[in-house]
Amino acid sequence: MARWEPDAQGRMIRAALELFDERGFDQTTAGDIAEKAGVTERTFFRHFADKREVLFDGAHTMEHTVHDVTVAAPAELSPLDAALAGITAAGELLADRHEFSMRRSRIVAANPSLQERELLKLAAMTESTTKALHERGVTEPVASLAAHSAVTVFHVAFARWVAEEEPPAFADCVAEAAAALRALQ
Amino acid sequence: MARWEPDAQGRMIRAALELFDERGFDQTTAGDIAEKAGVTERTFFRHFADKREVLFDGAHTMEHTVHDVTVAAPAELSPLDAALAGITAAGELLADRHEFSMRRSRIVAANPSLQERELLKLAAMTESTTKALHERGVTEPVASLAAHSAVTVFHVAFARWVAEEEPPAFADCVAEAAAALRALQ
DNA sequence: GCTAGTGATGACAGTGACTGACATCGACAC
DNA sequence: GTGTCGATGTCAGTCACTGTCATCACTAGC
Repeated sequence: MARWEPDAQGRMIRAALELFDERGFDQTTAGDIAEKAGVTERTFFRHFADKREVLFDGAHTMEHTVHDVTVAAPAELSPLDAALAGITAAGELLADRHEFSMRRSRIVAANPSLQERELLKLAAMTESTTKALHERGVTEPVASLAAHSAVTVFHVAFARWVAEEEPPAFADCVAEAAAALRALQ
Repeated sequence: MARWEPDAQGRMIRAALELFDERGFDQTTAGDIAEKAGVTERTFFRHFADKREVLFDGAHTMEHTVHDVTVAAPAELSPLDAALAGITAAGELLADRHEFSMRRSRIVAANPSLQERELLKLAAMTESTTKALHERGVTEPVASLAAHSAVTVFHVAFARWVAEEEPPAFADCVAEAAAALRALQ
């Protein structure tokens, strides 16, 4: 699979994280990352569609998880509860990467173009949640609204989870945000 | 104010819309737009921070409107209702530009990087709504959740409004989406 | 052990988005 | 008329990203 050294992709991700942390995203070129990872710039762009994407490696897995867990949630759950089950499961994929998530969040928070990409990933989660709800037989506009609401809860819960030095259980952050959402009138 | 021909910015916006419509966003260079508008590429980038921004000219005004109307909403309104008043007012800024909004939406829908930018503008609306709710004395996490929910309603309502050849009243689209949101359990 | 096939990588040239620096123009104040 | 100022033009440069083709390491089949 790999050519000389194994795990080129992992090396590039780690190199990028360090460089972005040190100098910032804009002050780091794709060539810098590649060099630090021991590959060429061209190889970097074979692994990542663009420079930002190197920070969003797990997004695809999370989308799948959200979808599958939402579809498989107990039939008696409301659309919103099914979707919340999905986003909770997705969040727990990060459980053992709290340190990494904090660093990553700090980098993203410092750069608008990275925030943009993060929003796109959240939108993709919304999409896949909506699709899952459709598969549960939920119709529009309830499916979209429940999906948006669940991802909103994810967004708020994640921000809380990542802000604490000692990570609380992700599910607790979700429960808290979800309760506040339901209390809205 | 303007140099030779007046309204350089307006000319660039119109030129961009036409070119994006004809050939697509990726097949149009900043130089193409500038040339069609009778200016240089450098001037284009003095007016717009990047190529995408030419499609998001009114966003700043909408942010301000959301904020101001939310702050000024009757004190007895719930956080969510105050926020909904804000996003309704923002949506009505588009009332007389339905044709333009439809074209623009079609262009955005065809290009992921434009969708990304649109999400950033929606996030900015969420921010300014949250800020407005804070000024109303609403605390976290209710402020964020109400703001997110209101912008979700905006998102869904706008999609509906822009999809119809004969534009319904924007406020009606909002009311419909808001009712569905509240019905969620 | 040799060889052909395959997938990842390197090398290199090219396009286009964006930026900085400086010259220039046009309107307006005086 | 002259000076000031903001908007524009000009030009060179960096960097993100892409297409193309050669090359390398590993594997399967012999």
